[in-house]
Amino acid sequence: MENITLKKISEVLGVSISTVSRALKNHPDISANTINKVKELANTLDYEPNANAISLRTQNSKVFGLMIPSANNSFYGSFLSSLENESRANGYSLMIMQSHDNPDVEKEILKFFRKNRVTGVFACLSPGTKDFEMYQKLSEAEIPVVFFDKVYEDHPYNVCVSDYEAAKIGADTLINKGKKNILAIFGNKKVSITKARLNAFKETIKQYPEVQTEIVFAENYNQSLEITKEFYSKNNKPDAVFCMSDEILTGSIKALQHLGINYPKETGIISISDGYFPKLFQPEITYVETSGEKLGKLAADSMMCIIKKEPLNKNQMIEVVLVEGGSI
Amino acid sequence: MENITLKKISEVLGVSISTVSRALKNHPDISANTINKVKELANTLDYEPNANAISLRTQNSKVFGLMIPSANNSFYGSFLSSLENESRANGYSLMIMQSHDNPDVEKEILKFFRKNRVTGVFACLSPGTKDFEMYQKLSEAEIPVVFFDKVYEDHPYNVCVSDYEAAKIGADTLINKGKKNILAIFGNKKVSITKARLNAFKETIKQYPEVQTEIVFAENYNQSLEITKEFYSKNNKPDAVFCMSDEILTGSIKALQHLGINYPKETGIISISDGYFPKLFQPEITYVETSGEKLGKLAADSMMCIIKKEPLNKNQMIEVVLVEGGSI
DNA sequence: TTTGCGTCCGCAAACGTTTGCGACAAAGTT
DNA sequence: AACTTTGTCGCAAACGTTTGCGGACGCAAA
Repeated sequence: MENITLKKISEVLGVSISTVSRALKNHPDISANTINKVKELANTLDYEPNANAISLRTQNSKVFGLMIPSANNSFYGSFLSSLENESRANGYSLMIMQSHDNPDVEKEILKFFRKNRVTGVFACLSPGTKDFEMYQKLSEAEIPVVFFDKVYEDHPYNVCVSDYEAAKIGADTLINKGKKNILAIFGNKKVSITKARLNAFKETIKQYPEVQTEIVFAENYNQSLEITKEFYSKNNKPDAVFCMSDEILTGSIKALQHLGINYPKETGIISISDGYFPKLFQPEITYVETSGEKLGKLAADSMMCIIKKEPLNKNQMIEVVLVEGGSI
Repeated sequence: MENITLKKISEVLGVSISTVSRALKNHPDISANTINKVKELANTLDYEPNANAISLRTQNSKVFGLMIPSANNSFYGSFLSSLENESRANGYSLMIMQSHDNPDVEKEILKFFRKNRVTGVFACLSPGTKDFEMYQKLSEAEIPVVFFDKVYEDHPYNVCVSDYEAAKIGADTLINKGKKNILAIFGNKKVSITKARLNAFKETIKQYPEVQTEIVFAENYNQSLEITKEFYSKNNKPDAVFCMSDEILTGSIKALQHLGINYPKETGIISISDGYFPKLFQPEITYVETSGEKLGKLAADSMMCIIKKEPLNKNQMIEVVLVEGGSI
């Protein structure tokens, strides 16, 4: 069966294409009688307007592009999930591509978004990206970009979790609980969230010279596991471990369990997380909550503001909150 | 800055639009000289063809629609991730919408895909869907549909994990290890994977009349947790628990940990999973692997076969394999 | 000189919409 | 009776491509 078009409907009814088009959107120029007839026929024929034709004609695609490192990740998964819900509620759909943290792929994706004339782009920077020319081209094409999570700090529209606050709360919590020998594990040094969290952690801890701290970096789950094993195999064991992310937390816990080190008795552990993983363990892990869901909603809201040309606070943050488990 | 079009390029070069169009695709009618000039200019002007216009003209959008219950889920996350990779490798992009297992939303989404004239649809059925009219309309519009995971059994193209095999292997494993009193927890009874796994489990266990089995259903993490607590608080404790999914596994483990019941010493535990969660625990959980990643690849391959009109085995399954942890 | 053929290119229609403008009749106003 | 107004509707251009067809030209063969 061929596709139903305005033309088909107009031929059946003996009216012009423009009349059909207007009738379907209740244009005041069209009589109630005609409107009814058109709508009825459109209904029985299951007419669906061709989105490509509309985009072409109106120069507005009603599609957002989302560039994400990987969808196979709990934080980005919840972000994406929430962003999709918000977008759909506003009549937009989502075109999703994964950069795998590869700047070359990133470039391809942005090209692709430009080619598809998306209405807006949500982007999370790859750690290695040095070349912002493509973003320049997007703005020349008047396609707004909202960065999320890993952001380009000079950019006008960024949304992220308050990384500074999160790490500060985490550090403060450990100190308030009397920890004196902290192992702090951070992720990839290049990305903005690591920088922010690391910075906050250092500044906070600096105020307590009596507290001994080891700061180390783990690129992934396995490295976190190994590092934790290493430090907890020493004589001078840490009395707490600070984990910057879920990936690091899960590696770290695995190491503790493997060594048979009991928390909270023998060591404390705290994490920055969206809360899914911390609740999986028993006792539950105390964590500073950074919600991918909230971030998705914020990103969508920001985008809608930009599109509607409403005023908007730049560099928006979502607030952060301590959730007590039993791990300290 | 306005968008660059074929027309602009043609005006600058003093040739016709069709010549530019052909030059850019190395059409033999165009001289090498002209081709070079056109390509050079297109390059410096950063020309990107308008995908909407192409779709409209060629009636081929190079976009797949993916309908998924939720992206915020480890199995679907890895499926989606893998599907996106495969699709992009084949020159297709992905439009993603979440049904939240709601048949009404499902209907809206399929309408939307039709409106956008996607080239193909990947669909995972909601448990409550009774009305397959929309799928009928898609096929009338000659839009191929590949069902995945939760499939419509009468449909020609389905890909899923071999649920029957998975549950059978799980049951066999427990029995081979000498378990005699098994608690088996399953998910929502309505969905196809539950039916298949349940069926396989029952048939397998039936062959061993000496084995005592309790089959129960849990809709979510919390119910799984409560049910496990309940059974392991009795006098006649199970000596193994069979978990149909990650959600059930994590709930169940939490309960065991909470009760201080040690595995594998005091009870065994096995799960069907993609392997991410089982490795988080110590000892690692023995599981039957059902890979969302492989399923994504299979779904993409099937779709490509359909589009290219190549022969294709209907109702494809991905094989399933036991991964030994230390939980039995 | 005519015919034929190959090379290179342009014309114009088509894909399915939206929308400014004008047409035309009926109704209302002087 | 001659006008303005109002209510309905159609014409045609435009969005940016792709593609069948035909035209102009040069050159070799008849």
